[in-house]
This record gives sequence, structure tokens and C-alpha cells, in this order.
Amino acid sequence: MTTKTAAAPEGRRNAYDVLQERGFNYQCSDDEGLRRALGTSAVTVYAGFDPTANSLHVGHLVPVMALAHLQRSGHRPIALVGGGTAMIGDPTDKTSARRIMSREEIDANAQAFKRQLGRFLDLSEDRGFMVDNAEWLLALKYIDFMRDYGRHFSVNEMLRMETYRTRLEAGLTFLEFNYALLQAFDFLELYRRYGCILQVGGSDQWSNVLAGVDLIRRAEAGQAFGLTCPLLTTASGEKMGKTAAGEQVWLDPSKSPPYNFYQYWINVDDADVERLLLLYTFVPVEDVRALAAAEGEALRPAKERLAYEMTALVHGENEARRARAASRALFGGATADDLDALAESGAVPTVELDAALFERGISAVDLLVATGLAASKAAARRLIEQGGAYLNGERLVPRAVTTVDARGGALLLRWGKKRYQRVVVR
RNA sequence: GGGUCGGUGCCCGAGUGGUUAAUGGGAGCAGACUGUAAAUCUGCCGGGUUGAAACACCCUACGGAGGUUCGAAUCCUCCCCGGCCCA
Repeated sequence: MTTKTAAAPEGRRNAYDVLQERGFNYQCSDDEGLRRALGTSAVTVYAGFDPTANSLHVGHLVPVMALAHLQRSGHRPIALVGGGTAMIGDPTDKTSARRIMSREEIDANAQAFKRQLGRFLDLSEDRGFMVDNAEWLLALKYIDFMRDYGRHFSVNEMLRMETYRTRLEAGLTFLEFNYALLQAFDFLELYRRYGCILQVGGSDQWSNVLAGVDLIRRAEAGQAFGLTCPLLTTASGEKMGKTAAGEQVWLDPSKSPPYNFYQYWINVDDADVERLLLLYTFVPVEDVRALAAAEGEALRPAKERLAYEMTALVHGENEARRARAASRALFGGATADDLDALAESGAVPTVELDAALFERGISAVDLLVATGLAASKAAARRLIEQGGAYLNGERLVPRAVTTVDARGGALLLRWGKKRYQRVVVR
């Protein structure tokens, strides 16, 4: 895999500058100091991920890419899985407490994370590795912890943090209030065990990151750094990594199929393309600038590049090629027949339906429901009424769909302008 | 523990005995315009049944469980959860 090549295109440039140029640096505890540290020797750096779902999603990926760039510049990344902290829940950006997860669930999620992170980071041997903070957090003794570390934290200071201030109005439990202490302790532990002196995280983690830097100074008189990446929002101000419908875009192909994943990226706002190419791909900066210089429809190649690179990184080149071919065909005016070859490979979203349904004739409404395009019959009716349903490229009216429509044993449904669903008659 | 205010549809937030599937805003979906972009305009926006269509019928819904009433999101009782104040 290309991401695992040791020699970075950036050569021996200071990793700080690489990150700076690509837009990763949002806040830093000490820009000068960090730049110097990164330029002096190989640094051990970590980013944490709480295993609260069985897959990472694209929102996690910015810090991951930051680690990847650092690794390519010769530094050593640690992917910290928050098996211990997941049992508490980070109050940041949440209006209510997170549900408590079981140990088994957390472990299974952590395993899934490791597989996915392996596509971006070389987690073998000495190049980089993964650790689970459950290793030290679960063994903590309350009294010892409070006496040794609790005294380093000022409640006055914590209460001034934005994170807690907002939660003070909605309600905050002591359990969650502790999250910052534990994350700070993680950093300290990694500092002690592996000489880790840098934590990278999303900008929402800023206060937690700083807490760690402070703790290392107070407890060990050591110098560590914190760096946060911009919390991605789209040009229109919404959180990045969610589909229009508000669903997360996952890395797990069973949750977000490669085709959908590809489509997500090709549909981003014009204004976001350049930033996303810089943050989410390894495309050289000059190339990104050139691609993104285009305007209007000419920006399409830039979006295609973004979608392709992302899909290739997450799902591999093969899947990326198939998704791209399917996307081009679907939006290039291809008919159901043209799509057969593509569909064979499974690149186009496809469902199978029993031939008997078509032999006796299935209503347009039922067909939309049966294929999963419509969430309910009411929704399907609504769509047809409004003229947003298409069958084999023609507007679908309320009628029975039969084998006549399924030429070649397949038909192509479209919901609105963008959602395609191929149906194979079996 | 005491007092007090509150828990409404995906979110925010009106409603305080019937005309309420429940004002309004946001989100979302569709159409028009476009470039698989944005903005704008229009329509839709709990589910199901019959139907060409429904102001037709049924179910579910206003934290939970009971009750009062011809009728409740709206009144009463108990419980659960949260804010604020006091301890």
C-alpha cells in the first residue's frame, strides 16, 4: 500500500511545516517549540480514539491523517484506543451523557479500529503501534490517583472551560467531569512509557489536550506539546462526515458501501474541495492547488480526484475504480443495459427481487418499498406524486411494474436526482 | 433531603379540556433552476387501508403508569428524568 511507504514525498522537510501547509494546525500549545522538536529528532506522537462504535467514520480521519503525515516524516505514531475512557464518555459536544458500554463491546470495537487504522498507519514493529488505555486506567486506585494527580487539577480552571460551561446548564455528572483527568493521565502515561511528547486531536479536544500537557509539566517537569486539527464543518456550517440525511459516513464497507462513500465525496460543496484534498489525501500540495483552481463545472475533476483518492485509501484501488466507473455510468446517462457489466461486480447498489413479483405485477409504490429506496409506502406515494421517481430513466407513474419493464432481467430505479437502485429479477 | 420550574413529533419550540397528527422555525425529501455544487422559489414532511384522488377510514404519538370526563398533550394521583434555589 502506498500509505505504508517509508520515504515520504516531503522528504526531510519539517513535519510541522507539512502539517501547516496542508491545514492541519488549528491550535498549538507552543508552535515554535513543537516545530523545533519535530525538526530535531524522531518524536513519538499520539491521538486517541474512543471505541464507542464498531467503525471509525470520516470525522476521525483528520487526526489520523495528521499522524500519517508525521509518520511519513519519520516520527512514531501511537494510536490510543480509549477502552478505558469509553467506559466513561466524553462530555464534549454532547448535550447528554453517553450510554455506558460493556467491556466486550468496547473490545470488539477496538479490534475493528485497529484494522481500519492499519490502512493509514504502519502499526508494525517500531514504526508505530496501538495501545489501549484500559491497560492502565482500569487498574487505577481511586485514592492514589486523587492524591497523586487530582491535586494538579484546578476545578476553578476546569469550570471556565467551554466544554463544561455549556454542560453546566444541561447537567453534568462527576463521572463525565473526570474525563479530562483521565485523558490527561493517558498523555502522562504515554510520556512515561514511550517518551510520547505530542498529542494530536480534533479542536474540540483542545482543553483535554492542554490538560495533558500541563499534567506532564506538573508531575514530571517534562515538556510536551498539544496540537489540534480543525474540526471539520462544511462550507455551509454543518459537521463534516454526515450525509445530508444526517447519517455518519463510516469506513466500514458494510455500513457505508464504497459506492456511497465515493458519492459522498463527489457531492461536497465547491468551496470545500481544496481543503478536503489537503486534509484527507496525500495528493501533493501543488497538484491540489492546480486542481482546485478551476471554477464551476470545471471543478469536477477535483471532486473526482478527491472521491477516488479517499475511496482508494479506505477501500483499496479496486473498489475505488469500480465506484468511479459506476458513478460515471450512472450520472453519464447510461441505461440499465449499459450498467449490467458494472453491476456484475457489485459496484452499483443492487437488490434482488423474486421474479414472481413481476410476473403478477407489482405496484410502483410497493416496488419502491421492496427495494429499500422508500422508508414507507406513504413516502413512496409522495415521491411518485411529486414526480421524483424514475424507472429505467423514465418518470414513474402509479402503475403495475411487470416483467416487461425488466428487460434483460434487471431494472434501474432512481429516487430524486441522485439515488440509484438497480433491481435484479431472480 | 426540601422548595420550585420543566420533560411535546429528527432538533428547537408553541399549545394548557373538544374545530389538534398537534402553530412556528430549523433539518430532511421532491420539483423548478443548475454542474451529481451553492443560493433561490414551490410542494411535501408519523404510519397504514380503500381509491383516479381524499377534507374517507384505522393505528400510533405530546416522559411512564393509572384515574376524572361524552372527550385530555391539556385536569388529578403516583413514579422516572432534568434545571434552578436551599440544605
